[in-house]
Amino acid sequence: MDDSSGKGVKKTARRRAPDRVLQRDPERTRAAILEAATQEFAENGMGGARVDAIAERAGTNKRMLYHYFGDKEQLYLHVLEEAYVAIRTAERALHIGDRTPEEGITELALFTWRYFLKNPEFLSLLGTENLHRARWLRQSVRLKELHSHLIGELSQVLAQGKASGVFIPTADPLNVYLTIASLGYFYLSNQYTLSTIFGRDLAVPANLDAWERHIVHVTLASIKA
Amino acid sequence: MDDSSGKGVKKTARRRAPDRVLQRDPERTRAAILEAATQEFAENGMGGARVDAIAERAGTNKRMLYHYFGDKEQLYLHVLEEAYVAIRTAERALHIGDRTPEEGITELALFTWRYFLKNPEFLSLLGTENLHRARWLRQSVRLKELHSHLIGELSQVLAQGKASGVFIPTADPLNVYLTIASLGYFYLSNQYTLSTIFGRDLAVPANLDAWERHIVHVTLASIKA
DNA sequence: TCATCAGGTAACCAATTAGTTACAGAGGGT
DNA sequence: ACCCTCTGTAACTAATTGGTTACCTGATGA
Repeated sequence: MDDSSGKGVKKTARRRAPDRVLQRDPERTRAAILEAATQEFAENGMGGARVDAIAERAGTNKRMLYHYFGDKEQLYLHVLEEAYVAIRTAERALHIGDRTPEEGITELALFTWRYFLKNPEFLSLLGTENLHRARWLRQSVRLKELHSHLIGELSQVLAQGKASGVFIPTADPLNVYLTIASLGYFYLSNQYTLSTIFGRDLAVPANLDAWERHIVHVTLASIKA
Repeated sequence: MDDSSGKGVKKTARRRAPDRVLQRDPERTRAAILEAATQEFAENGMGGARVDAIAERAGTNKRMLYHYFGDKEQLYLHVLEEAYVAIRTAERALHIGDRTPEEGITELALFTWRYFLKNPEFLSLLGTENLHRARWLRQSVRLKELHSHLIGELSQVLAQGKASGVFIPTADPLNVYLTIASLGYFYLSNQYTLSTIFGRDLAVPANLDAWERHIVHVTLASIKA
């Protein structure tokens, strides 16, 4: 079971009537398992997720899960990889360098916050993977080749801002990226305990909007000359 | 099993020779279970933690765990409560209002960062509790009574800073607190995936020191007039 | 049409799991 | 010294778990 994903691709390459509904559809089954696994791992973590539960969520049985993905850990890794691929794909639509430096930073902050907001399972998977100290991420061959172009673009935006005197000379791309990610991640990933502790719902739209504006403000304030 | 903690207290109130080493020491056993549970839950989350593992880590057997804490969930809640009590206790030693407004904010930022750095299991427990949407925290009677005085003190510090024209009028205590916590929490809780993705060790002292300074800088920059 | 094989169901399995039961004995009070 | 209770060990239990085996059949190609 060294290339289960390759198998699925080969099957779909074969011709068949486009309007014919199959009783068997390996691609559909596989995708359903992957989607169900994403939810189950996101909700229960790696240790708490149950193979039976995933199979049931996917409307199939465990046998197919082992057939396509090998075992629980490989399935988890595949879910994690897909989550990273998804955000990298979304990042490619970003062009923060085509704006003024300030606008570029603002766009990055908004993109990151909104991506996190719209993909809570990504945050949850990050939490789980860090609980296990990036144990599976470090094994991923696939993700080794998958780089984010964002830090590079961010460097250019910051360089432009520094050249025009809008940003401070010490503004560092990694720090700016981590600052934005920190503000978005913490608020959303810890919203439940924070809402309980502070006795207010951090997830109501007004609070989310306010925090979005705050992220932009903090980020720009930290780098403006 | 509604007051297992009360039982332990009652036992220790009895007189006995202070230099006599007991074969049985309920207080010691109980504390060992609590410590072991903290580590096990912090490392594996609620779903992945194993009762047998906790008992073994504590150098006792499961029976004692159920004896003192009732069941796995009650033990977990107790661990969580103790974690919150610990940070609240540490906060009481803080007096951010006894300084200049800027110094007060700086002290809060440093305290929070250093506390998170020194108590990684607290971060991990927060992650786990949020994975389960504060399910147990919301049930805690004990934590309902335990308020943090920090937001109040922070309000006063900010008010002083505004009055003296050092801070902007829109500086909000909750936002300032969340900003500081965000920067500290994300960096530390996600250090494993971040270090893997960026190919550098975020946990080496030089990087930790740099991030500490960055937190102070970002926080102050976001509220300075 | 027939043969083959991958996709699929359902039963099975050994180990693990949270929790329970049976019993012993340390420690303290009378 | 005796008695009682709490603290503790170890065995037990029913259910669950990740994974495997046995067998069926839909889909496709010749």
